[in-house]
Amino acid sequence: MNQRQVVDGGKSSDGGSRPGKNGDGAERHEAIYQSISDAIIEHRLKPGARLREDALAEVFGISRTGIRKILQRLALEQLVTLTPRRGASVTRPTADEAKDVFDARQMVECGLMPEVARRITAEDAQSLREMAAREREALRAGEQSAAIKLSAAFHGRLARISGNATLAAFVERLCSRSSLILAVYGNAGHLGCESHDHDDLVGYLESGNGERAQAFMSRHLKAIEASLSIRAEEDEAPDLFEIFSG
Amino acid sequence: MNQRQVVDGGKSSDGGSRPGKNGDGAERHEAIYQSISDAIIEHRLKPGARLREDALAEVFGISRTGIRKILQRLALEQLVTLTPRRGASVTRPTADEAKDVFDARQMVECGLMPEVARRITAEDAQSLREMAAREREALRAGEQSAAIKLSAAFHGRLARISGNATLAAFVERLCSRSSLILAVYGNAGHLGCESHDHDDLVGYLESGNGERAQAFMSRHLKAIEASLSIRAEEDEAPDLFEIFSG
DNA sequence: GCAACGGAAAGCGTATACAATAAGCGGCAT
DNA sequence: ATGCCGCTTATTGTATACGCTTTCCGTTGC
Repeated sequence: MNQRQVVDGGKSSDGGSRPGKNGDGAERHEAIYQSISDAIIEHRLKPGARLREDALAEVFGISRTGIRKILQRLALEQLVTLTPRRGASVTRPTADEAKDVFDARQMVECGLMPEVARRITAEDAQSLREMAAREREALRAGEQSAAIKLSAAFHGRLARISGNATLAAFVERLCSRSSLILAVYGNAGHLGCESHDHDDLVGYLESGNGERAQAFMSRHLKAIEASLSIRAEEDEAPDLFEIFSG
Repeated sequence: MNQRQVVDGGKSSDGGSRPGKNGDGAERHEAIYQSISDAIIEHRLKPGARLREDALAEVFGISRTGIRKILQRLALEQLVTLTPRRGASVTRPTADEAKDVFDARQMVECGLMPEVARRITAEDAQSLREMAAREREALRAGEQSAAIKLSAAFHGRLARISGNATLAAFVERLCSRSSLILAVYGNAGHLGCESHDHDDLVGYLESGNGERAQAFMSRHLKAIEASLSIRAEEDEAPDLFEIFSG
C-alpha cells in the first residue's frame, strides 16, 4: 500500500522536548484532528464535501477506529455533519445557523473586550500585531486559506486574553464555524475582516479603552456579517409547486 | 451482580449476543448518554467517580465501542475527564473553572434576557412556570437530585426561547457544568436557586420587562455563586514543604 | 422506451480480539 | 527489616472482522 502518511513527517517535529518513543498515539490523533480541522477552516475541504472513513484512514495511516473518533469530535464542534448510515461530510451551515453564530459572536466577543482591555499586556499586544501583520501579508499575497485561518486565530487569541478559558473556547468554535459560513455565503475575493481592523482594535485595547474596543468589535463583526450574501437557499427541497404555479 | 440492563431491557441478555438486528442503535446510544449524563447532573455519580468502560458496557448491554463513543462525547462537554491510560472519571471542576463558568453564564444568560422577553409566548411562560413548580415541589420533598436537574433544565429552556440555538446549547452545557460545580463546592442542604427566583423571573419576562429580567438574572446567578464555598483546594498536589515547615 | 424490480457493491455500525501499559504485589537481596 | 525489582493483573488503546443499510446499475416486463 502506498500510504503516504500526511501527518507523521511535518508536524511531529515540534519542540522535540522528548525525543525517542514519542510516536505516541494521542499526539498523532491530535495532529490528524488538526490536519482535518485546518483543511476545513481553510476551505481546502468545502462544505458538502464527503469524508469517507476508509479514505481518511488510508491517507493518515491509521484504522477507521481512530478516524471515527476524530470525526465525532469534529461533529460535536459542528465542523462536520454526521448523517446516520451516510457518513460524514463538511457541514454546510444554514442561514439560520449563520445568524445565530454571528449573534453569538456579537454578544460574547464584544462582551469580552472590556476585560481584555484590562488584562492585555505588552507581549500580548505585540503577538496580536504580528498575527495581524501576517494576516495582511497573506491577504496581499493572495493566500486566502492562510488569511482565513489567521483571522480566526486572531479572534481566538484575543478571547484567550480575557482569562476565561470557557468563553475563549466557545469563541474559537464560533470562529471555526464562521469560516464555514464564509465559505458558503461569502463573496469571493472579499475576505471577512478588513485589512486594518485588527490593528486598530489592538490599538484601542492597548490603550485600555475597553469601551471603544467593544464598539469597534461590534462594528467589525457587523461589517463581516453584512458582507455575506445570505439568502435562505432552499435548494435542498425546492418548492416545485410554487416555482411552476407562478 | 447479573447483567441488569438499564436502558432497553431484554435484548441480548444471553451470552451468545446476536449483534445488530436492534433497529435503532442511535436512539439506544442517545438514551444511554442521557442516562449517564443525568446520573452525573443529579449527583448520583459524584465528581471523581471512575467510569470503567467494561462496567458500563456490561450495565448497558452494549460493547465497549459504544461506551467509548459516549464517554468521548461527555468528555467534550466536560462532564467527564478522560485521562490517557487511566480511563474516564466524573470531572472535578477546579475553582478557576467554576469562576469561568459562572462568569460565562453571567454574560450569556443575562445578555439573552431582553431577547427572551421579546419572544416569550404565553405557552412558554406556562411551561416555565410548571417547571419552576415541579422544582419547588422536588425541593420541598427533599429530592435534591430531581431539583438540581429541573433547575438546569429551567435555565436551558429559558435560553432556548431566545431563538438562538447556538447560545442555548452553550447555556445548557454551562448549566450541566454548574451542576458539577455545585456538587463540589456547594453547601449541603442549600441548593443553588432560591425557591421563588424562577417564578419571579418568568413574571418579569412575561410582562416584557427585559431590562428588569436581566438585572434579576444577574442577581440570581450572583446569589448562586456566592452560596458556594469556593476555596482553591490544592489537595491535588499539596505543598508538603509549606505544611511541614511551619 | 420507460419504469420498476433485483442483485451486487460500497460504506457505515458494532463487536470482539489482541496488544500495550500502568498499578498492585510478592519475592529476593542487601 | 527494608527497599528494590520483576511478575501479574486489570484496564485502556487499536485494529480487524462481520453484518446491515443504502445505493447504483443492469435486467426485465409492459
